[in-house]
Amino acid sequence: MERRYIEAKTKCFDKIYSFLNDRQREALKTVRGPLLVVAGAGSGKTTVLVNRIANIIRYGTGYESKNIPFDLSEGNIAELEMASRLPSEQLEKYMAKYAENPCPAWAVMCITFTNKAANEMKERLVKVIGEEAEEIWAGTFHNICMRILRRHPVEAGLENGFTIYDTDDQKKLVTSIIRDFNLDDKRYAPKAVINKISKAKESLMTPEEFEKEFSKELYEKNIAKIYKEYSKRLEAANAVDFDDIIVRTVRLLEKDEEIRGYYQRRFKYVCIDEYQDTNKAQFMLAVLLSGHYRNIMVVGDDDQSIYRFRGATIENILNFDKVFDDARVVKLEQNYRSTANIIETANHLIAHNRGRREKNLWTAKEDGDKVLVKQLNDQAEEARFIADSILDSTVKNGTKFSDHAILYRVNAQSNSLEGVFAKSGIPYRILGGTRFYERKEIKDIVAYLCLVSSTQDNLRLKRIINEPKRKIGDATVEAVERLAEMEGVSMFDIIQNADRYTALGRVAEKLRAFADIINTLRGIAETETLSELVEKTIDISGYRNMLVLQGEAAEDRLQNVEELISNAVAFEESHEEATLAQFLEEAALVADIDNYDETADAVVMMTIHSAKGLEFDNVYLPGLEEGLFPSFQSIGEQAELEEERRLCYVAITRARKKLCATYVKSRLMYGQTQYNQPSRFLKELPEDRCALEELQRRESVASGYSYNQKRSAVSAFTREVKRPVSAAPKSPASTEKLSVGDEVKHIKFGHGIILSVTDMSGDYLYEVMFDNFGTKKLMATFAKLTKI
DNA sequence: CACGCTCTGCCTGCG
DNA sequence: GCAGAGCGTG
Repeated sequence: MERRYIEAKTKCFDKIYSFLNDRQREALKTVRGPLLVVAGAGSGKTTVLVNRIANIIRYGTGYESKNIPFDLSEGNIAELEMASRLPSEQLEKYMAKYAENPCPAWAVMCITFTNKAANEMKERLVKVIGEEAEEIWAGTFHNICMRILRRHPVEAGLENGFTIYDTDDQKKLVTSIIRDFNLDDKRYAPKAVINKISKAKESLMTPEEFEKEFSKELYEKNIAKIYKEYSKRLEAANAVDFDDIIVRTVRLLEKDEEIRGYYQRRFKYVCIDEYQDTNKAQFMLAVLLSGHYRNIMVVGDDDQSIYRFRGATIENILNFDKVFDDARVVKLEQNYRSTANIIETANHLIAHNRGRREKNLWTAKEDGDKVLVKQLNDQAEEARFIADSILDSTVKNGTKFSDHAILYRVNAQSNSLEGVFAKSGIPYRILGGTRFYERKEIKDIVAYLCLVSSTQDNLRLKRIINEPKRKIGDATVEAVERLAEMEGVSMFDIIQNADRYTALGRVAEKLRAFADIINTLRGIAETETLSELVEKTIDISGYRNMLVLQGEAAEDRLQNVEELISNAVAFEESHEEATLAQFLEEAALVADIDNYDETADAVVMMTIHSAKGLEFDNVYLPGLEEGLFPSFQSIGEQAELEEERRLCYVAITRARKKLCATYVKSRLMYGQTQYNQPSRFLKELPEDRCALEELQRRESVASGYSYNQKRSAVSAFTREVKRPVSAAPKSPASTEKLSVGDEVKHIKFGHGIILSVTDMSGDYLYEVMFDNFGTKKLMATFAKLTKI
C-alpha cells in the first residue's frame, strides 16, 4: 500500500512538472541538501531554477518525500490515482495538500551575477507563483550583501550611511597613495595595483596576510603597503569598494555568531546561479549563509566560465561535490537551443580543454546548416561580407535584423563593423562601451549628490570642486586637503570656513561660493523631492550652463544629464520613500538602466563576454585569428588559453540556427597592419560540421584545414609587428586622397576613373570604373592606385 | 589656472 | 587609431 501511495503521489507531481525533462525534474525535486546542477548551454537552467524555487515554496519537500501519512487508506490512494488524470492546473491546486514543510518565500535566497539576471528571475518567479515571489531575496551578490550590511553597519565596522567607491574612485585613491609613497606609477600602475588588491580581497586575504605572504620582493612588499593604506583610507572615508561589500559581509557573518545565526536560520534555501563565475569570497558567503540547513543549490557550467581574469575560480564548481561530500550532482545535457551542427561544433572545440567536468551536450534537433568558416582579406571586407550576408538573409529568408548578432572578442572590432553598417543602411546597435553611470557627466552630477548626502566625502568633493571650472586649482585643493588632515575634519568643513585660514588667501571667496552651492542643495534635499534635487543640482552647480555653452559638442552629454533626471523620476515611481542615499546606492550598484531594447529590429553587436546568457538565430564571429582570438596575452598560458577556448564555446552556443566565423589575412590593429594566422580554434572544429571558404587558390592539403603558413608565421606568437610596407605595399595613392573623377592606374586592372570615395575609419573606399575590368570597389590602403 | 600639444599604451568587465 | 595623462606655455 505504501509503495502504491508513493507511486501515485510521484506520478501526480511528475505530471505537474511534465514540461521538464527527466534530468530537469530530478534537479527540481532534489530539495534538501547540497545540490550541484551542471547546466550546459541552452539546457533550460533558468527554467529549472525558477520552478525549483516555486516547488519549494508550494510543496516544500512534498515531491521527493517518502513519508507515509499515519492514516493512509485505500481511499487516499484511489483519490491520488484519480487526481493524476486532472488537467495540470487543477492538479497543481489539488496537490497542495501533499506539501510537506512548504517554505515561505522570505526564507528563500537566490543569488545571481547581474541585475539583469536577477530581474528576469524575479519576473519569472512572479509569473509562476504570483506576488508572493516579491518576498524572495533574489538579487546579485552585491545587492544581497548590501541588504545585510545596511542592517548592521556598525557590527561590520562601518558607520551608518557609508558610501560605495566604484572603480574610478578606487583608482583615484590608489593613485594618490602611490604618489604619497613616492612610488613610480609606471612600475606601480594603479590599474595593476587595484587588480592585485582586488584579487587579494576576492580570496579573502587581509592586508596583514598579504604582507606576510608576499614580503620577499620589494615590489610585492610595496603592493602590500599600498593595500594596507588603501584599506585605511577607505575606512577613514566610511566607504567600501565593490569587493568590500562581499568581504565585509563574510567577515561579519564569520565573527558575529548572533547575526550569523539569524541569517542561517532565516534562509532555509540558498540558490546560486552562474556558479562557475564565483570567487572565493562569494563561495564563503554561500557556505556561511547556508550553514545551518545546508540546503544549498548551485547552478553553472564550467565550460562557460569566462571570468577567471576577474577572479572567478572555476574550482568552485569543479570541486563542489568534494567540498560538500553528500552533494547530489545533476547534469543537464540536452540543449534546446541550437541545431546539431552547432552543438557538435561546440562539443568538438571544448573537448580540447583539460580542466573540465565530462559532459556531452546533445540536441534532438536536426543538423541544420553547416557552420560557415570564411576567410577574407581585411576587416573592411569582413564587415562587408557580414553585412551582405545579413542583408541576404533578411531579404531572402525574411528574417529580422534583430535575429542577427555579431559577437567579437574586443570592443575595438566594432569600429570597422560600424563603418560598413552605417553606410549599408542596416540598422544596428552596439552594446557595451561606457555604461551610463560611468560617463563623466553623470559621475560628476552623482558626485554632487554624494556630497549633498555626506559632506565627509572628500573624494567626490575633489572631483567636482572645479567642475564646472571655478578657478580653484590643484594647489588650492591640496592646501585644503592638508588643512583638513591637520585639523582632523573634512575638506568641506575647511571650505565652509575658508576665510579663517590665511593659507587660503584670495581663493577663500571662491571656496565659500562652492560651499554655498552645496549648502543650498542640502536645503533643497530636505524639503523637495529627489528628482527636483537632481534637477536643481544640475542647474545650481552651473553644470547645465557649462554644457549648454559648449553647444553641439556637448549635446550628448546634456542629454545624458537630462536622462539622469528621468532616472530619478522613475526611481521615485518605483520606490515609495525614495531617499537620496538609496538613489545613490542604486547608481553605484545598478550597472545599466536597460541593457538593450530587444524589440528594436536591429543587428546587435557586442563582445562575447556580454553575450553570455543571450541567444540569436544567426551569429557571426569575426576575427578568428591568432593574437586576437585567442588574444596574444593568453597564448602560451595553458589556463588562459583554456579560458579563451571556453569563450569561443560560449560564442558558438549563442547561435540557434546559423553560425558563421570569419578571419582575415590582414588586420589593422593599434594603427598597424598585422598578419595573423587563422585562429587555432578553427582547426579544432569538426570538419564534417563545417564548411570552409578560403580565398584564392588554396595550397590545401588533404586534411581539410590548411592555411597559408608562409605568410602568417610572422606575428601571431611573437607579437612582432611586420611593417606594412613589406607585405602590403602602400601605394602613393593611399597617402594622397583621390577624388571623384580622378584618373588612376591600377597595377592589375590598368586605367580607370574614380566613381565614388567613401571615408572608412581612416581609410578610403574607392569605387573605380576600369576600362577593361568593369567597376570595382577598392580600399585605398590595398588598392595600389596611382593618380595619373 | 586653463588650454593645447605631445606621448604613451592598448582585452574581456559584473557590481 | 585613439584616448587619456602629463607637461609646457599664455
